[in-house]
Amino acid sequence: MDIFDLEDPVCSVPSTEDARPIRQEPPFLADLNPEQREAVQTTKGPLLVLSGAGTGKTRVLTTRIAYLLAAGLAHPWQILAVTFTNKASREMKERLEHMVGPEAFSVWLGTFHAIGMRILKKFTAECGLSPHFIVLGSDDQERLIKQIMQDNGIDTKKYTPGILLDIIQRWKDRGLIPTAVTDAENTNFCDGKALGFYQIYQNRLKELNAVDFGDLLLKPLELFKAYPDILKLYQNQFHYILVDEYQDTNVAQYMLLRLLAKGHNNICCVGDDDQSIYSWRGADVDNILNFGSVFPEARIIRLERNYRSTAHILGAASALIAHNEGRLGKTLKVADDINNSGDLVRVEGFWNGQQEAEKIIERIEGNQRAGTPLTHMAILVRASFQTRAFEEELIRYGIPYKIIGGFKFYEREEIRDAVAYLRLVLNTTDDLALTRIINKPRRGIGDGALKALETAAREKHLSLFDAIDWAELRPSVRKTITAFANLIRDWQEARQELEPAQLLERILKESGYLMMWQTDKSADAEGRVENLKELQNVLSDFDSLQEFIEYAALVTESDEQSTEEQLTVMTLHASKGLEFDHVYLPGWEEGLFPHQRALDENGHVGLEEERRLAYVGITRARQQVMISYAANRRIYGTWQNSLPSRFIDELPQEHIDNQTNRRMGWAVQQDINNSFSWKSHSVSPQRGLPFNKPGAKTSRRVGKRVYHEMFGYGTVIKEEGERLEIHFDEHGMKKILARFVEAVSP
DNA sequence: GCCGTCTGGGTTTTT
DNA sequence: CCCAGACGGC
Repeated sequence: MDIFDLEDPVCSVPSTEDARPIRQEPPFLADLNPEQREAVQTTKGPLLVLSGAGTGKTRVLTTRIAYLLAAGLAHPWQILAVTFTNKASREMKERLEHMVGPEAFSVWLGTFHAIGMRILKKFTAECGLSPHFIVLGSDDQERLIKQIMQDNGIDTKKYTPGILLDIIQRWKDRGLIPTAVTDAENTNFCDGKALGFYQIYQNRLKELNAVDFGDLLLKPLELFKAYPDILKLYQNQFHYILVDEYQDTNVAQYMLLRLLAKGHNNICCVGDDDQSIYSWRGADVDNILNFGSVFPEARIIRLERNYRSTAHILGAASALIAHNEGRLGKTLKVADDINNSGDLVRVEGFWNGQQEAEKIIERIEGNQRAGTPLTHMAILVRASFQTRAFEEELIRYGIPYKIIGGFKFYEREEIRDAVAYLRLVLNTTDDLALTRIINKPRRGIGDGALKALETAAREKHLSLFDAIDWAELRPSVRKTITAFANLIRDWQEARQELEPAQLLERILKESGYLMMWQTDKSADAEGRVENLKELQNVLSDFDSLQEFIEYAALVTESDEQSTEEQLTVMTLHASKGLEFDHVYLPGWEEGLFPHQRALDENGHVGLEEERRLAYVGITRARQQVMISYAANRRIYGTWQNSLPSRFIDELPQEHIDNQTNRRMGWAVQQDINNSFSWKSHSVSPQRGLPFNKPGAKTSRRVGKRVYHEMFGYGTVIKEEGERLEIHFDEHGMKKILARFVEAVSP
């Protein structure tokens, strides 16, 4: 939030003043290793710092900024430093403040989106917006898309709004406004209507005086295209540009950076191609892979000294990632001061997911008793459904835990609703806010009434709120709606004299919204009331409502950093950038990890991203890693059996300790390919059903009668790649790998 | 307009 | 299995 209240040097400071000579070497350089130091002191021209896991990338970035300031190479506001998460930018700001003092706050340091917002706010009119435009959250976006689809007679069950939203966002990620999308790039989604809907969506945003996250980057891009003189201002201002997590940038971000860097050409990007795990969100690894060709004069510095993990952990991780092609290549080395190669990476197979969870929690409890705090251990899963089994065990053992990766604070229903009330009070033309809460709590204003409002609004070109007076409404409905409108007006008046937090309190009370949850009997209602209280706390830090609304739109995480002693369970994706003494990596099975969908949809490229995810997981650990897999897993009610992940085969023997218990009925054996297979289950390939060729449209296996060693006879109902859904005569529906069953005559 | 029943679909999710 | 969203009866 703080970057918004700063005085904005663009247009006001003719920053031609430059470089005071450096006096003496600042003390903070002494702590760096030679490569880090080089990365900090190579200030001229484009620089790519390939920074492996645990090699001190954040330290390099912050020190570099401090160095630029201390050396007198730039004023704070001439430095632009971009990160991906609010957390990263907050941390960087704190560390920088620690090093250089309050000057830190004048550096342009923030997320891409916050920086985009800052530019947008400065040139609102040029971007085709009115002041106080809204930033849509993802739920707003989806509702809007859905509405557009329905208005155009699309069956939103057949074509889900989510997919269309995704398509549009991928276009935005690539810096494409609707007119820039060529027909060839249009998808066949909805008979090729996606592009048209994109245009309509943008029009609707404009009517609503709103932007979405993608627009926070797209609009500045368009602004710079249309107004070269404005671009010039920024180009002149930013003497130095620094980018964190460069492997995760999308094309729009790349284009923005490229434009801004044209002024002084001092751009320093820090990243690790091996940790690129967000391609499905539009991140483009090519940005980092092509850095050298885009900036031919670029220097590339590799940071390979790892200060985090033991030699075995690094050995296992490095060997695994070496299976990927198309890397820039870098080998992590144990930093000099760690001599001990540590424990081997433990690999263990279990009979089922429940046993896996039980054994892991047992170990964690043992570690805890031996003195490792829970906060230094983590369970990292591929898919969020996996957290469930662990949650049950953790409750059973009475171990405090937190699960990360659920809904973010500001994305929770009750928070979005409360914010919608505030938005509407701030600005009654915010139709999306109005439709969200007009019948929440239930006021008897349903679809019919809303339709009438919409009709009137469209005719008179008014907002829904202002259309109330014109809409054709039944008297009883008119009464309730008018009462609602009067409430809003009351709060608008109250806003003049109340602090934002007090205003929210009043709104929640008088609207009946708080009461709605207080009287709700469902299990999570209590938590929602708590969250609403927490929101009031957050709000008390703000002086103006406007400021808060902007903050809430860009910051999706809650700031609650509990220092409580608890175990973290989270997805691999969420773990990037973190580190723990002990890391548990369950669920390393074909189909789950690598995930079947990643393979089906993106083939080899998808597999490599999965492998990078595995690499991220292993490299989170300082001292111990345990990788596990289960032969059977209950997924959505049906039992599925699976093979150990190919990633396990890719781990080098000298770094792993396979603890799979051979005394259990299903002992593991090595087969010719040096891969594991389940002895009691394995069916020789020639007995298995034939595989469909990839891309084959129709299944040759659906409807066939099959035999399975455990479940007996059954019929194939559905085919998903290698996995068959089979209805067994005596055991019901199961999902089974094709190789475990044999075809029989009906 | 509300509320119950049914159906389908369920990777990952920095802003 | 478990949740969200659609649909139909009151």
